[in-house]
Amino acid sequence: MPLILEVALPVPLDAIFDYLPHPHTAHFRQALGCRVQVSFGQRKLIGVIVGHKQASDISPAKIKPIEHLLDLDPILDPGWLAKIRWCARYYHHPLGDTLFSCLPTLLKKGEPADALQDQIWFTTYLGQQIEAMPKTPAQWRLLQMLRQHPHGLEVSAISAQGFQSTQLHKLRDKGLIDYRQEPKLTAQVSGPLLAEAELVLTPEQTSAVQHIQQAQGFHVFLLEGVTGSGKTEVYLQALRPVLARGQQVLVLVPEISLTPQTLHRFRRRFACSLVALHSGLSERERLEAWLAAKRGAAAIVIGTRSAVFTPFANLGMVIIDEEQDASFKQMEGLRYHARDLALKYAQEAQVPVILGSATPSLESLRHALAQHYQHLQLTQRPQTNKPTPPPLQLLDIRSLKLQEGFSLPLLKRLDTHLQAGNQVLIFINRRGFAPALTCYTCGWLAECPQCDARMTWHKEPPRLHCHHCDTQQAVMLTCPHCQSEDLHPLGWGTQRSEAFLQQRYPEIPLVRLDRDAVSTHKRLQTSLQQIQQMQAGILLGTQMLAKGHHFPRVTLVAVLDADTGLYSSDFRALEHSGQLLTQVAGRAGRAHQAGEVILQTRHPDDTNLLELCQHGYSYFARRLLEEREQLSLPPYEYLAILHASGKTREQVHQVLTEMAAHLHPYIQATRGVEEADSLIQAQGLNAIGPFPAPMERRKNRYHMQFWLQAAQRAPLHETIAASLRYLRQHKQARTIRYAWDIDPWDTLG
DNA sequence: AGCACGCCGACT
DNA sequence: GTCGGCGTGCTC
Ligand SMILES: [Zn+2]
Ligand SMILES: [Zn+2]
Repeated sequence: MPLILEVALPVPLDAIFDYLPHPHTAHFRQALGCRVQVSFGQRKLIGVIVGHKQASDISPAKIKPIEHLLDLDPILDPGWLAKIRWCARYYHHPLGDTLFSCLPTLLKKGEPADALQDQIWFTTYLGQQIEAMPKTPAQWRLLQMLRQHPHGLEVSAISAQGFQSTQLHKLRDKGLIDYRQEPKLTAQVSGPLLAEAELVLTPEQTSAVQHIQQAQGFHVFLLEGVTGSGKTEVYLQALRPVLARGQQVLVLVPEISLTPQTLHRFRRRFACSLVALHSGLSERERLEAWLAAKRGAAAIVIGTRSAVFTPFANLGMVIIDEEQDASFKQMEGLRYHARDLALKYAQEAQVPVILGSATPSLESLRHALAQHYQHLQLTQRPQTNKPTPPPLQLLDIRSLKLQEGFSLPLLKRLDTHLQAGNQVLIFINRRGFAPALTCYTCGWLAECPQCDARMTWHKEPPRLHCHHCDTQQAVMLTCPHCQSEDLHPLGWGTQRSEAFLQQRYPEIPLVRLDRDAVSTHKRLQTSLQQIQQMQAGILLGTQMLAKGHHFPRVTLVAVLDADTGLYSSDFRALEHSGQLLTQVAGRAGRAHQAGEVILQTRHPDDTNLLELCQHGYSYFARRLLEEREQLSLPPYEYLAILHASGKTREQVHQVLTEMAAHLHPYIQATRGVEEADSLIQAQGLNAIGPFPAPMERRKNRYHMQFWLQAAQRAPLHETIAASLRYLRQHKQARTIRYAWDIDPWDTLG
């Protein structure tokens, strides 16, 4: 009986490839989930066996045999494989490429899937009984030490005591001691699970913990609580019984909050093994963590977006902190959303999920309001924490003179807070010195030669820098257009405000936090420590200030320009802007002192801004939901965006236009047309475009978009699949790059 | 994606 | 003459 193996390969082709079993390996039935080396065209590739069948659809002459079987035991179990299959289908991404983008790099390269082993030395029966024997004093001391460790001792601990491996082997030759091999990371921790006492909870926290602990099977909780309301303590107490049952917990956190402090919070509480998957890990450490989770040796796995692909032996709960955070959505390649995948996986594993947020996404809020999720709200802050955040005050700067972006009333408030020995936090949404460089004589603006964008002016090092393609130029001294020397910065960036504030407050320490200032993790940690030690001080920065870190001495929060995002073409801009402003505002206030939040604006009458300031995020978000429903936008309807780019605008336009025409039968019955003779028509599918993307030219490529909007998932996915079938057989489509973004986070792509 | 093959322009 | 540009075809 001819048996054909189906192999997934790391190629962007929507196909699985058939191979014959290894000539000398009879164990092919167990090979599902094992890696193989195969010849593919002219190259050698590592693949994964994802299935088998009796016969192939292609000519037997073309089928090659597998060259090597790399794993004796599968590295992927059928459950994990099923998840990857679902993910590939949902995001319309090739299975092979999906599977490989989820694996640790060392496994992709074909390294053995073996955990690092420890030698554990222990005394034999003879070694325990023996009383005295002529041997060197060192060997005697070594034997005595091992006798005190009935479960054995790692070789690293033994050599740390100054013993040599020859001494170990001498004793072993005498039959007094022996060793066994064990993976380095183990779950076994002796003693009680709780390593520290649990904090006293507020009534709201208590109720939240009880609800979560009582959950049976798949159940989603939206834990909504302002900054400092104690969400983390709820996570910790909710997951304790899960660990006590011997199950594992997955904790997903935004990129910026995976800090030593966050990890410490978990490590300090539980005497159990915890692995953190962060960008600082070496490939070996990443593989060790992955394997530890897979064999159940990691009780808690904390990680960022990609940690959602960690395999678990016995998953018991999933926690997603700051579930609205942008970093959970991958924006290139496999454009997955870690929160959405985690929800899907938890449903499969029948385990509860906690979505935590101070500013929930409209997606999650909608599910909570529709009772799909259980809404748990924390409105009080525990006494030890800051008081409830102060209201947001709008400061109308239309008629005010600005000094480097600061109005006089704002500067006066800065003076007051700094004189009182407090810290102030200033939020500016642009890094660099100024977002543009302009000529006062002729109006020329420094633009990127490769993009439809202005060059950002940086002072240190002095350079013009495009934030979209990384092009850098020296700062010119004369205008290239009119030779005038009248060149000036336009707008304010963090470096410009830094210079201004240092000059205005020379005595007061200032820390700038943005991508340029904290390019490494170390520098960020140093800056944060500096802030902890300051009395009066100025914190200045971008988004980074809004997330994660706590600044206990800040009493004034100022937003230099609250208007970005109010009039953006992106339909999610308002939601994100409201979340960001609320998060920044949450940094204000000390333990026994209410804070102050000031937003400079040129639109003090803007309804959205007023609602956010007067009624808070919860109310604001509910209003946005109503708007989205009226406009049939997510989360009420589903959206997918096809991003395409090419060397010329015409190329891209032509291919997309032809594709749109081809999709016409799927779409023709757009809203309002009464021709319900097919499922698609009955369910309404809207096509928009093709049209030039915002910032059409990027890195010298022309970008266009094509949108599909639908009330139901099924027809949307059917049409996307049809579009890909069409593009794959289209000759000229090969000259352009294209990719669908399912459930896009923003419309820029 | 990668890699080969094939067909034209412009160089040591 | 050949080096190298990229259009086209293919990968079990
Ligand atoms: Zn000029
Ligand atoms: Zn650019």
